[in-house]
Amino acid sequence: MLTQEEVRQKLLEFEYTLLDALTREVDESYYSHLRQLTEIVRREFALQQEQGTLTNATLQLGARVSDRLEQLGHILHEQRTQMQRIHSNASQELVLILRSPIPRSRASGSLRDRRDPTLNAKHMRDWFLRHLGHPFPSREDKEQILAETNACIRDRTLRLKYTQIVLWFINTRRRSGWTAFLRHYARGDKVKLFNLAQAIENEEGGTHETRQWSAGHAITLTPASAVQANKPMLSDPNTSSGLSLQSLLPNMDDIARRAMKREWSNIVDRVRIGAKERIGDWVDEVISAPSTASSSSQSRRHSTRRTTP
DNA sequence: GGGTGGGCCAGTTAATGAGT
DNA sequence: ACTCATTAACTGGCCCACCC
Repeated sequence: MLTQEEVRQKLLEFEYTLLDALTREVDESYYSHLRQLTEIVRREFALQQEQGTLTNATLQLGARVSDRLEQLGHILHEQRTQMQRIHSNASQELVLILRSPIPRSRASGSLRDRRDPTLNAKHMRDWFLRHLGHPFPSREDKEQILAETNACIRDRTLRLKYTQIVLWFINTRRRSGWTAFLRHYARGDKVKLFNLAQAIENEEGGTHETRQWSAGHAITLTPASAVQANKPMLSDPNTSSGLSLQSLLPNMDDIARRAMKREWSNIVDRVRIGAKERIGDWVDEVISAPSTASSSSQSRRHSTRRTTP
């Protein structure tokens, strides 16, 4: 009996196959072949569904995979592309995916095995920069990023897993200085940080392309759900567009505001080029305690952990 | 109210590559 | 050969939502 996570993993695997097919010139025989594979998936899925173990999220994922196939069908019927020889072993692969147990002993592999040299962070970086005011992708966002990233990776063995996306965002928030910025300038208040990001975006002007980042979209949550979900109730896009740093931080002088914008710009650079955790730490160390030498890891070790508000 | 699972975090480990 | 910076991934803890 597969676990919920394994079912999701297998569905995502099949989605990659479909996404891969969508990027190619696919003939109708291959499409019918994929339909057969879909039937296999559907049977497996129904089996799980009978057990009543599938969550809504998994059911939605199943529906999305089904949509992908529909999409593929539309393209084929519209284009009527010429027959193309596809030497795919997708059938065997899918049966393998569906039947073979997922390796559990991650600890048994060396770190060399765990590290993926071809880790393609382009889509993750792009998403992060486009939602810099609140870089917390939902499960669906992460799966979307995962699908887009893996669609670019031909070798199935090198494809990313969901947990790698989760870890990348956690590490990047911390290493880019985003978390430190949140603590320092917004006192841990994610709503305030989002508003600050929007204010900076307003003052910077330009487009996402020229600015290379965006505060992101305003997510409207009800106060209750916002509190329950531990997510900020972000401001209305119509009202937040008029926010200014002056109004948000009336007690901050121009020099401090410029320093803050510089730090924000540094975060953008670190995400864009690659987070450099220790560079930020060095700067902090030089600024805060130029006479005392302490390792960055020590400073992290002694930094305050998340505390109950 | 207690148990459970998911998401996030800080702290940490360890492989790797670049520099000396 | 050694040191050091980088970074993927692990560990343990906290918080919250959900279920019974």
